[in-house]
Amino acid sequence: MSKKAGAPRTRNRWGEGERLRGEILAAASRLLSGLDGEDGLTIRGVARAADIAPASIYQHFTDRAALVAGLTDYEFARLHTAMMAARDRVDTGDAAGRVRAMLHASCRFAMDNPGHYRLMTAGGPPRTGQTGPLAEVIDLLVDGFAHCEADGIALRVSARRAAVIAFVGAHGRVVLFQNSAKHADMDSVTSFVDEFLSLVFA
Amino acid sequence: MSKKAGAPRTRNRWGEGERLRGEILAAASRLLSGLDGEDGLTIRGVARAADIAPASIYQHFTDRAALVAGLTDYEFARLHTAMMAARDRVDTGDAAGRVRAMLHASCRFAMDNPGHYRLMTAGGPPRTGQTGPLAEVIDLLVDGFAHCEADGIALRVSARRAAVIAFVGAHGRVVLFQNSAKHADMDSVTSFVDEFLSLVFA
DNA sequence: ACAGTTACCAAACAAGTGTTCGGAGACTTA
DNA sequence: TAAGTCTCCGAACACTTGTTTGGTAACTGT
Repeated sequence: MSKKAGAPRTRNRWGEGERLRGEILAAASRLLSGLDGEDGLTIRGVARAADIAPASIYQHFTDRAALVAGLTDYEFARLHTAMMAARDRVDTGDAAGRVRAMLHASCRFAMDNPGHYRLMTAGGPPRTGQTGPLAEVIDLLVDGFAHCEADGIALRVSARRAAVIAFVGAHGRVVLFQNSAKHADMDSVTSFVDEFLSLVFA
Repeated sequence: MSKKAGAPRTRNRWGEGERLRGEILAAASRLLSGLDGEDGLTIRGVARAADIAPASIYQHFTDRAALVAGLTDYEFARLHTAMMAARDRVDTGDAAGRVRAMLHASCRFAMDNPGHYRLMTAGGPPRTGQTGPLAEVIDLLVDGFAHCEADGIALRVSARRAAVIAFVGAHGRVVLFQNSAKHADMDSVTSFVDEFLSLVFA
């Protein structure tokens, strides 16, 4: 943990420059899990967590803002893969079940990583438009609902609308009511999501 | 604006100690509207906005945390009154319209005050439980939906469930998709809310 | 062996932070 | 008039922050 003690840190070799970038993001992500929240997300804090010098970060990120932006993408990628993984664990024939699995996975992610989630939704105008990482996540749900319709499951609104409603509802629930207990409330969230889905399906 | 120039600030008189507290909160609220977001919410920044000395804040708030907590309550009170005002502008006979008005008002509040809204939802465990300012806002909607049921308007879920779903959905929409344009997108948000409500009503 | 490139870091800089302390001015009471 | 109280402020303390500069060690190609 300490920089003075510990092993003399295997320095990155020639041509491995990109490696530290990943380590920095991982360390920042780890840091965001701490109790400090996003306040602890400082250059020096990240450097401390990654066990490197603060100056080293500037070789991979021009700014603190660039670091935060990079971390946001990093977290959205994590969410994206978590949702796809959950979807792929459900049989292809069960289109509704696949959507359900994706929503549950996204809720689990939000509950397990409240700090990360706040960071993701904090992104300014340029990141939350029609394109961007959030849109990719939504598109995942749109595809899911579209498959439902293709399989003859009627929706009360369009697939895109349903995707936005479901995602927004599921995560609004998590963000607004992030109580003390984290895993204990997971059941109430999933049941909330299920009730939500029952409203969307005809 | 400046402390050096400007009028020599009418100092609070004897016995008017509580007045400055309100001025501080108002200044902090104003500050939160700026582009800095919640980062600009510093003791010194608030003092500058209120045109007082930083030290003066400590007579009304023990901590920076206490200031933030006080501001959170202040903003929730603003949201609460805005929703009630919107509701009371609709005829008592139109129960569904009154709910709709409250939701629209809350969305407008969230869109007009994204910074404030982030602060409100950032509150830790002790503030977002079964009681607290958020619960009071939700209860407002529960009452609204309950009146709908009393007036023979069927719901597809319980009044409490409907309130949480509607509030969470409306605000999730705002928080997740707070694009560049603020007022321009108000129409799309209200239509989203309306579609949302059509799902809740049987 | 030599220069060249890459990857990292120690140290410092200027700026801003929360907070405390000893007053100073305005008012009330006597 | 003099003491007492309330309300506010100037100045300082001890920190932390983002960022830059000038290196040094490891490795490459020649």
